[in-house]
Amino acid sequence: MIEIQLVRSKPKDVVAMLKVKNFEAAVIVEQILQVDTDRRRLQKNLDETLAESNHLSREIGALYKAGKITEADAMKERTSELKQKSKSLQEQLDASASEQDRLLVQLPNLPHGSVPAGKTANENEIVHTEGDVPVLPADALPHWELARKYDLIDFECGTRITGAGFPVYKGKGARLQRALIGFFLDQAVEAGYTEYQPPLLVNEASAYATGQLPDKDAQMYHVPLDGLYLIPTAEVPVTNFFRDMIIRAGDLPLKSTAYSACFRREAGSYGKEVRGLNRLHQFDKVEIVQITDPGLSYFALDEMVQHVTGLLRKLELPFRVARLCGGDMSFASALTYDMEVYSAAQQRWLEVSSISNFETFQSNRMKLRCRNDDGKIMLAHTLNGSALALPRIVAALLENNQSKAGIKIPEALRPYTGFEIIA
RNA sequence: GGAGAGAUGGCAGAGUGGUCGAUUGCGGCGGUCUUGAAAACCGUUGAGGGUAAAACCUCCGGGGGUUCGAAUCCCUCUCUCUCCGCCA
Repeated sequence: MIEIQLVRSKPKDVVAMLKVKNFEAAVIVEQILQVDTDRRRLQKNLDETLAESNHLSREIGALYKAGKITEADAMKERTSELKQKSKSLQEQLDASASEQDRLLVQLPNLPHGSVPAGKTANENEIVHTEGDVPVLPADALPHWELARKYDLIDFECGTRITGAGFPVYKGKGARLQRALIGFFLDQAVEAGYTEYQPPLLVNEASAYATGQLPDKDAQMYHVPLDGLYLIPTAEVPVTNFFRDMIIRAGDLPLKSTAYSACFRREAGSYGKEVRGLNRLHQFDKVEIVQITDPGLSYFALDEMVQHVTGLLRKLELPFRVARLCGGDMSFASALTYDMEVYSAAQQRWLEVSSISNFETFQSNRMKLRCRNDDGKIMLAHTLNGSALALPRIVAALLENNQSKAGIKIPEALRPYTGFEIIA
């Protein structure tokens, strides 16, 4: 949620910056300004009413003590008037405040100055490309066929017991999952992240704080009986660890990592985009999250990009880094880098990680603040990224490393898999 | 799932209807002393709204009620603890 102070002080800038995200904000901003003025007027009015009431109550108390009962009773009339008045004002104020909130949450986060204009992924800016794209023989197979050939993943079994998009990993396929999770977690811990194992279900307040609610509820699995949501990413529980906290600047940055299964309904997906491991309802991911001082978040973003770049390098996968254009960015992000791995058999780039700086957008909802050395309190910045999501990494490993002899496991992963080749 | 107890500032812990936004201790910060540190002593130290700054208002788990007035009384929800039951 954008800070109201910003909308109030620089409404024109807000509208202009949101244009980069192709969001037409003029009308909403105008409404917000109106409601904000209204709200403050009501607040002032209510405060004055309550102030008078408080004064009178004290006087009445003093009169009772002095035994002047008739005088005290006479004053009660005025206080009951004030009570009526403040009740009505309170109702109006509540309505006004929630209206302001309702409008404010509709505004996406402002994009960082470096975000390129654009509507679709085609306009993303490729900032780095690395590694050689392997040349595969004509009979190279896509990963879903390799998975069948080597008996690594049983898609049909998953479909039977749950539904499409819930694969069953088997044998060396299952072991490869476990190896990747262990490798990613170890790398993150080595880079200074604290490892967590979070709940896989969260309550409504948590989903709201990180921005999944109210606008993306159709993307989450919901357990209405208990009012819980299955997490679409570990970002949700992990960022919420710090909800409602004031953190000493000296303790920042807080670097957290967690492995979790992720659950996404992916309503509206179809076709070859969802073939095999390309898009699943349940998948595994290691997430990294940072809470930083507001002045240092872009430094942290670079550091996170470097971390993920290092992972891909160790896995010997050809990749590129894209700075997302305004139209391709998420609602909550101020700047996002996507990491894409080239899948040789599918001959296309697969997004394997998305690393974003949310600045104060999440922390404002969460009341996640920090106190600097002068004792001043301000909203912290939050960032997160995948490091990494497994399915497309597995897809790329299988496809890019296939040969007549089988599928070669990259050096860095062998201590985790215990085997060098899948044959 | 059943029975009972509880929820107060970063932490501990007073306060059971009237200047209580809250005694006190610890912790934090500043100072005195010291070559430096510790100890000791002195001072300071919750958050939000509002204002040019103040005044002022709100918050003692959440919501509602009683009262001129509630952290304090009543209702309700959530959570924690103890005992019983069940259990990976």
